[in-house]
Amino acid sequence: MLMLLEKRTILEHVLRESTGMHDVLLAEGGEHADLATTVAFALAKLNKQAPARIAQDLVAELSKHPELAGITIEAKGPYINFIFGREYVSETLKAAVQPGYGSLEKKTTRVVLEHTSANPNGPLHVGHIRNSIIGDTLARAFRKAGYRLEVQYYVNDMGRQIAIVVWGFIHLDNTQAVGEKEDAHIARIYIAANREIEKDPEITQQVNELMQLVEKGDTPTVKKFRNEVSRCLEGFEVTMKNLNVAHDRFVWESDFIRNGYTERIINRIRKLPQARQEETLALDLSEFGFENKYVIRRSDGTSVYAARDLAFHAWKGANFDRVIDVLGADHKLIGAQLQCTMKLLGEKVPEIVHFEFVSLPEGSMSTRAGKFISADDLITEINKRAYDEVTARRPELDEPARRAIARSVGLAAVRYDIVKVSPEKSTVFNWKEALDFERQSGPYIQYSHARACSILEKAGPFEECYELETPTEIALAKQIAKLPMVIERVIAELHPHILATYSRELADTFNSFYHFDPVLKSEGKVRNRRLTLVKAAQNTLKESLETLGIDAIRTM
RNA sequence: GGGCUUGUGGCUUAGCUUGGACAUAGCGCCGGGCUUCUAACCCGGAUGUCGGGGGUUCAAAUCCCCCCAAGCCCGCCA
Repeated sequence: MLMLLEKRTILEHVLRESTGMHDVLLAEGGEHADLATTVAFALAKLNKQAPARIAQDLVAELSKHPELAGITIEAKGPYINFIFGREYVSETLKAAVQPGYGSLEKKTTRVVLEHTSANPNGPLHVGHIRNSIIGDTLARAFRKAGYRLEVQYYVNDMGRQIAIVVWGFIHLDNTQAVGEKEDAHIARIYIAANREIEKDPEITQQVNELMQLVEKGDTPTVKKFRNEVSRCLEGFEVTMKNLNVAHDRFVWESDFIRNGYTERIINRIRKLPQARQEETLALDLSEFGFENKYVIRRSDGTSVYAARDLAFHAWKGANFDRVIDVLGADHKLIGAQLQCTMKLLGEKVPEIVHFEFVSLPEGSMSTRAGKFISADDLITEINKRAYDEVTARRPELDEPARRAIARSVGLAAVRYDIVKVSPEKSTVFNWKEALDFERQSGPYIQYSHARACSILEKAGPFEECYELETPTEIALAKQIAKLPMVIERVIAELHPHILATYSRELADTFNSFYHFDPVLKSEGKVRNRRLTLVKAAQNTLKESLETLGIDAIRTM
């Protein structure tokens, strides 16, 4: 299954043996080769010989090596190129036509992945869903890579924001408009309550009282908080379902007060040499480069968010082998403080994937100020566009069929538009790009897949043949061969955009093949081998799309 | 003020971990391709001081230092 990885390992081993170098500088060969090495440069320096000469000699030696049979080895100046032969291509095809291609071997490692975890004070907006889509794509990649995975949503149900919501529901007109979604309703009250607070700072005191009541466990107040948070989460779940995003478990922050975990972790922190107990309990992490003290408990004895978060992560660490959080860049400092403290406590240190902010052309988003584009609005708009597009292209289909395709196409556009950018890049939301269904979009990849499906459907039964000939055929097979390694890289680097780039390149290569090498019009063995290749490409596109959380629709 | 992240053709973007062969692609622009397997496509062309400066190296978008710009963070908020 891991053909490419296997070849690489063998090559590395042989190269080490024949050069005596530890680092044999093996890399992807780009357009020149499947793999290539620049080790001749390094040897040139040691041996005081011309690099090209060394490369030539090395190629002569390597070509005789029995383990490298079937690999074309050539020196191009100082570069040594390795081009894999027919066996590699046919093995790739055999693997790639199998269901589930790209999956790695099952592992016993239990992984917990937390993502989204937005405060329940208004609908998910285009910033939050960057978190959802990065997190959900990573989750799919982890499952594809064979890990045992649980996906969690951490519900912040005792924050100031939610106290403001509850205050609004008590003191303001709280009627829900007809057809108004729960999370949109909550945002409306939250925004209104914030306006009142600006006008009358006295209200802040009332909000503080609500927070204290919750911390004390006052039943009616706790119930009010839970009620509004639950309603907001209902709205979130609708949005996430529309994005093909799912969680296995919702974990409530306040549970970590009630079950005593927070108290327990505070008692352990108190014993750390870095603990400073004055009015507050805080950690002095300056020896690790953190300037400010890390407050764990307030002077009034109540816990802060950080304490609950530590309790939550200790619980995760006790139940899973790897703990991964997907968090916005605004959490970088507190994330690092959390990691540092977990280490001091001897607990499992969470791995954190940070993504930079999404802003609007007019500036940063704010739920409080009502300045945001909700994910629901984006989905509605994109589905409308997709439906018009499908109707224009496929007028013969009935409405439900067109609606179904439009939904999948819209979803593909949203997810791909967000996942294609590397997480550490801050972005500005752009309607034009979000609504683009052309190249470098999700629908573009879906389209390639649909074309492949169409060919296979028209072809009917055929005998599989794994021997390819033309350059476009071989180029496509070699692209197909990379999927398992791409999955592995996504997991190793926690960078889902690698899969997005790969999938687009695979679609490019398929479209090129589609253009140059006729399939159905060819005959005999050529037809069979091209159909086999189309089947492998279709399956690889399908597995890639589904790992991206995009529907691999058969027609569009 | 300090810290983290980013800066690649007009716009968006890959590559940076592990330095190496003409810097990846898309949008837009110019030109071409549907009696042919779905043109949401394909082919060709123009467009780059890889933010700026210094350094290391046979070789720097990639490593090191300085500077500039943008985003984020620096609360007994969450």
